[in-house]
Amino acid sequence: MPRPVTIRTVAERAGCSIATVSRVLNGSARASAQVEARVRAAVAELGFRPSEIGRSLKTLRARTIGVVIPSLTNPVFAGSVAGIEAEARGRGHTPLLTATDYEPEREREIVSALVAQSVAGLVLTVADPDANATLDLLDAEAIPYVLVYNEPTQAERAAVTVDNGAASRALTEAFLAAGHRRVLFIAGRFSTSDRSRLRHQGYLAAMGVAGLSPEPVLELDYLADAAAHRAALEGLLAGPARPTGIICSNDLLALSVIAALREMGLCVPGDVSVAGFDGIAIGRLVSPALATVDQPTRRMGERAVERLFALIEGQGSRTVEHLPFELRTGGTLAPAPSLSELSLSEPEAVPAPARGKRPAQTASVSRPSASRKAL
Amino acid sequence: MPRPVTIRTVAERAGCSIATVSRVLNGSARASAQVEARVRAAVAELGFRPSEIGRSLKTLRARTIGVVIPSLTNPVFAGSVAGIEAEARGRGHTPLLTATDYEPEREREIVSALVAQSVAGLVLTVADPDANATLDLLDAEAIPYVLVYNEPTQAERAAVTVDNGAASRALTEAFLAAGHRRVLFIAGRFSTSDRSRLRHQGYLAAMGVAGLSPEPVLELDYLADAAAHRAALEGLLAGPARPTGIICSNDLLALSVIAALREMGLCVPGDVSVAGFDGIAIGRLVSPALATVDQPTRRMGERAVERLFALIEGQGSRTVEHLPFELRTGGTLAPAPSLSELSLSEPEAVPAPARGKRPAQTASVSRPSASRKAL
DNA sequence: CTGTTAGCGCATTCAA
DNA sequence: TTGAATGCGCTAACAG
Repeated sequence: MPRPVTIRTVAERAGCSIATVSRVLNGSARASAQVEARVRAAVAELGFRPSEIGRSLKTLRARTIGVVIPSLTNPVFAGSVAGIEAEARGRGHTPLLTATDYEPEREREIVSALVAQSVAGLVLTVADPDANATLDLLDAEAIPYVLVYNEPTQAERAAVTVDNGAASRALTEAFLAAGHRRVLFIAGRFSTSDRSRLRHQGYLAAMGVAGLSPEPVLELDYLADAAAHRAALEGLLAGPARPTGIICSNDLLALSVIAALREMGLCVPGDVSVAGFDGIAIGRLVSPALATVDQPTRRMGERAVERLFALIEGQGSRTVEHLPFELRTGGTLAPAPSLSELSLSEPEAVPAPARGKRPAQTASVSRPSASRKAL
Repeated sequence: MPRPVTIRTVAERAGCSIATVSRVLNGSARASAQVEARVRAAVAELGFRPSEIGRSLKTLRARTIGVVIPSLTNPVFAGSVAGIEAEARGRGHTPLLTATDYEPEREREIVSALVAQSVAGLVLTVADPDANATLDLLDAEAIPYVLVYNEPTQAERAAVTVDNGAASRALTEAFLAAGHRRVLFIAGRFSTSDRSRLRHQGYLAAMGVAGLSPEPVLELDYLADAAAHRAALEGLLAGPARPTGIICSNDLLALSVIAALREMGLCVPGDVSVAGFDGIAIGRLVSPALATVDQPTRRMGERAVERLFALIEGQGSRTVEHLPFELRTGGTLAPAPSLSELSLSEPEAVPAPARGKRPAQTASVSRPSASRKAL
């Protein structure tokens, strides 16, 4: 077991003091070319890497940033984490990542643990960005942080997100433009997702403007399995006045709802159009492609870290920053059944109820999806 | 800006020495009930959390463990990370997570950075677990680590995985049992995935035992888009002797291949059966459900941390541990076209080529998938 | 049972 | 330009 290599080992080898080694490595002051060369040689020979612990103890701040997200299982968060990590490492900081599993009490625990690690700052997605004891704690301790995905409306907090209300309105309007009148909104748990609440509000607003009465919201846990979702949906989709469109507050929920609908013998989008929210990559791989609101997740993560470092340097602002979203329609969002029978140029072989299918032909609002043959 | 609360602040408030505070907090020795109560009161009032940095400097080891995976975008890794995190936190350790994006040189960089953080140990998934300079470095520095997903065959290294060869053989045999004779294997890059190599070998073995000649392997990057996959597939699926079955070395690749096949006008599984590998949750949400090999990802992560702590305590073994996998057939893995026309009880309305469709009816080898209606 | 003290690895201040 | 010395917060060895 070799004796560990410290700055002292390097100093001995280079024949100078530890102060000189430190200066050379940090560039905090110049050393003579002679000495500098000897130090660098010694560092290389010994494979020396300064201990972050020692450095941190001196600085009283570690070169790490805490990253707190609800879950890694939802790829939407993986997207922002990738951006966060790249940006943090680019600045010589190591991300400390943790998932809360949507449990608010874990939020507190975890943040507390990260504070004990003396992180330089945090990037987090929390259950409630307005009334939140954990964030109040960070404010009290003057530890900088930036929210991602969250969109605080009351409290003054730094955040990077998309305009969830506007995006949801736009998505709802796409349903209405496709002839849908009975549009159901299925939301993830409001208590653990402000996005879910805001997106529902956007839906309500769009329905109101169109003079339509919104359906009662259905709150579901997106992590539950399709069977649970099917049970919840069965009553709502029975009658003749059933919805022809369903907007889900996130993509994973939408995929699960689509699976449930198909198990119930309904065709998507033939009988019911469905859209999600988030723009996860897998949505593009299913057929037909999942209609959704695409968020620049990686960029959001990068931007959050940029702003975090601004805050650390005392220059940032505690405002909500909206990045542009993009509507991805077509695919699982098709014209409403009654309309489509009139307007579609391609004749339908199968009439309507169970087995109908139809290629995605809706005009795409922004990026036109490649026309693809149905299954 | 309040003066930071250190162990000294607590000691003053409690009217004792800092050593006593330390003892009370760590339970390393008993204090009188009197003093202990005063200390705890002071800690609570001041909201004191001992600095991990100070503790680490003393111990020369941080209570953190490094976690290195290829990518967070593939949910299969998210699964193990969830298990790793839960188990690590349960032992008072914070995970430091990092993705290498499948770049071997980043592996080295990142591990080096984690070593500088004085992590207690590492859990990692690398490109090549046999010839790997990064792992040699860890061995040299006597830093304990456990591999996940990787399955080293030459080097003696601690690993938690499934038996990739056996699983792939079993999956291939399921294709053969369903009447497929021309089965294509599409692999992720061999250079960055030993799983991909081992799974391909399992396929070769099963084909050999059955006396069938394997198709030339097609190596694809699962992160590329469906268009690229389509271009690569087009030639192979043109002729009349085209494969009726495709095994992909991971689920994400399989989903992308399925999307490409459908764009080419082929029906899955009507014309071509497809299976993946990994068992990601989304595979169950698409319809028909993705046939795959289910790995206990979360458990693999947990187990890796258990073994890591055994190593840290000097008790672990550097062996490969196989956890049980589970075949999930049916769904996108159906009887081969020629056979099915004879054996399927349900009459087929559409003959064969483009628009054929067929409910999943294959007997499930292990867990029977719920019978679901086709689109 | 409790207090005093040394020292972990490093950056930094003060002298030289 | 360089070196000696200090101290960051904490644990542990030792003394009482």
